[in-house]
Amino acid sequence: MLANEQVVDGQCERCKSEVDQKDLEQWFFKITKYAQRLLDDMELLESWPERVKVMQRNWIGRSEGARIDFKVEATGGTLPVFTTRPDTVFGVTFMAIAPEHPLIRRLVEGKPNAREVLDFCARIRRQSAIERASEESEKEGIDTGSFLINPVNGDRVPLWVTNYALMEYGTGAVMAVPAHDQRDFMFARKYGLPVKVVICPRGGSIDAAGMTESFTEEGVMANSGRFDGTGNVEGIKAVADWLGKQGIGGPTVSYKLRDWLISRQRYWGAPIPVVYCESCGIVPVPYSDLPVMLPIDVKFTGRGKNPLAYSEEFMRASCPRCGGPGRRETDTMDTFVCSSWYYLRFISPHETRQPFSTEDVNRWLPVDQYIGGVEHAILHLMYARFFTKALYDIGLVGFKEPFRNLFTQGMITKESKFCRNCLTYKSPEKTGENGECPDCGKPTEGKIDKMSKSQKNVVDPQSLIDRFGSDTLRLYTLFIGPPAKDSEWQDRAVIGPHAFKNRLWETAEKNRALFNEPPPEGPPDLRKAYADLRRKTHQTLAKVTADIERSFHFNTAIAASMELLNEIRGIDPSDANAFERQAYAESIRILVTVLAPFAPHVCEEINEVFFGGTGSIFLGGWPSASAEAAADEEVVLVVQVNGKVRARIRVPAGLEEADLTAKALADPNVARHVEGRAVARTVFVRGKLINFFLK
RNA sequence: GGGCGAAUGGCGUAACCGGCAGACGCACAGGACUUAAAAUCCUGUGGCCAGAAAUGGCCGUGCGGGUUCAAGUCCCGCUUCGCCCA
Repeated sequence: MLANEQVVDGQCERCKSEVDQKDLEQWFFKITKYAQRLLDDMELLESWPERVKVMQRNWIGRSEGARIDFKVEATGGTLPVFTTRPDTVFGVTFMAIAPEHPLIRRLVEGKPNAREVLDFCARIRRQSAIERASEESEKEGIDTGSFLINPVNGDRVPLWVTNYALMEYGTGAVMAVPAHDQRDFMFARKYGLPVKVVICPRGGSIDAAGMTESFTEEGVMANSGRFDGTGNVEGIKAVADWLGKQGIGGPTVSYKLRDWLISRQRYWGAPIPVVYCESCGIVPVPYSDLPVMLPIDVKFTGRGKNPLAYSEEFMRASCPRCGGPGRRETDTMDTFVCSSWYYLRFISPHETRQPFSTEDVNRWLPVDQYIGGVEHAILHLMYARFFTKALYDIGLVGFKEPFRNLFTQGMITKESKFCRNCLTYKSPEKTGENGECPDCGKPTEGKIDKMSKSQKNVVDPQSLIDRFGSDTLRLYTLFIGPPAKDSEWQDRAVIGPHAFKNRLWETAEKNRALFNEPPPEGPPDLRKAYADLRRKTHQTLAKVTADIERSFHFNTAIAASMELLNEIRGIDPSDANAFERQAYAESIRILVTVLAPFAPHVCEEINEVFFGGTGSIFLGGWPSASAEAAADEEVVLVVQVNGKVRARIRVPAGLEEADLTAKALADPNVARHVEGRAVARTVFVRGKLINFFLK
């Protein structure tokens, strides 16, 4: 039993045995019933990345169109089809049906071509869906010999089995209009089927015989009875409505979303709580017996059925309804089922009589800030939304969406080495100086890719923790780049944040005597270096706070902290007065406090050992930045002449244009470039720039 | 084929509202300390040109156009890569 993605070219990706498709009886969740609500409630998702919403929208794949009931000539029954182009229904020249469609067997049974048709179906079913649906790939088909009647005009059209009709899409059968659909057109040309034009360009006409590709642009309906002359865009709705009135179909919304197949033939997963009874059939396990636990006495043989089937303890069950002998369902649930509601269970982990407490869950949830990788954009995040809605409908939770805000972090990537000769990935650490393969000595191909075991480019955090400690690991992973984007891991760069951490400790240790001095009295007296340090400290505090709260830009928060430490270490406080020592100590305190989230161990330790803190540093509160303390007294003004930077001058903050013009023109390099020419225009940007435009 | 996103030094990246491109870190080079090495510390580090030097000039954010006094940032057209969907 394989998942779709384990099938490559119709074969098992591991053992290369031929893969066959069989119809199985399995369990589904009816997520399709929630398709529209999953779309509509995206409004409630306050700050979800737009691309995640787009992915979900595409996945749900709502399309508006029409159902049209074709008549099956042989049986007198109907074959409904879904189309987004009801305006072309008069141009149907054949019908394409998916090889999985149950109607095929009934139609060909006992016919001379039965064997041939069914063999074809079996062969196509081994192709992948992508292969089959792609516009470029080869179209294949076989005539069933049966006919359908087009209900709008009575046309008798042949029914073909084709590889491009998908059972998962619409009803598993599509009306083929070669004149106005490229896939139908390619198919019709290949098998010599007729082409009937029913949409013409405005004021023009098309000769079916001379067409080299389908006509899919806008136009006017033709050969379409009462609709002749109608614009085809209006025609889509007009025909759909008319079909409804005639009782042969009508407007329909179709979704690409399929029901969620939850059955897995594996041990790990929640058991499906169902008992099969000889006389009562399928009976759900009663509430009082839940949850059904996985058995412990299992053997993993790797062959045959799910290991659960061999556990006597598990299999033996009496029918909850009649008490007679029964057997349990041996399929287990997709693990996505569990991840769809874990956040509810986390709120009440100790509940034994129910999965979670509605009261507690309603108090704490929905989750304010959810964080995960984009790889969960569709499956996990949509399943969890679906679960929440289903639970909302039965009154177990009081909210419709589980995660109010979503932040999707990027992946950590790293170089991987692939050896073309051995056809396997090699650990980059084991390849030679110039990337030679450790096994065959040939050069390997390097590529930056997401860390994965299969590409042998994962980094074990434990080995780094052993060498540098977890604070270093934490600092480095947060420093590596903005978390919303992918970032590349470089082993050698770990040393930077590590040295920073050590300098932080050393700085606190060296100045330990300063932290417990009583605050001096009288008017503050700070020399420039200390006044600058105080300003820098409050600027850093403001930046770190904003980076964390506003944008999750931990990398720049850490960079700003590094800058501050560099500045602190640039000052030697041995000759400082009491006020200066106070300011110096305060800078270190603030630095250690804002770094605590990024390097908790070392900061806790500094707080306790050097600051004399009695409780956790995290209980001391977050310092608040003083705008007054952070305000610049001096700014660097960029002086441009004709848009080119000619000088940078330090000026007191808040000066007006008139004062600054004189100062700027007095700069020797500026004067040189102005050189007696007249200033025609001046552009002034307060606190930043002045630009002289010469005549 | 469609949708979304990205592209900045040798490397990871920064520049928040259009206003000093390259903060912070790695790597590298020179120096200090050391018996030596590691560690640590100091200095330098986009390219080209002029100069003994201080310094000055020109070029530079994937490519080609545009808007603007001013573009990594905005607009139009491309290229390459990544993700998702076909």
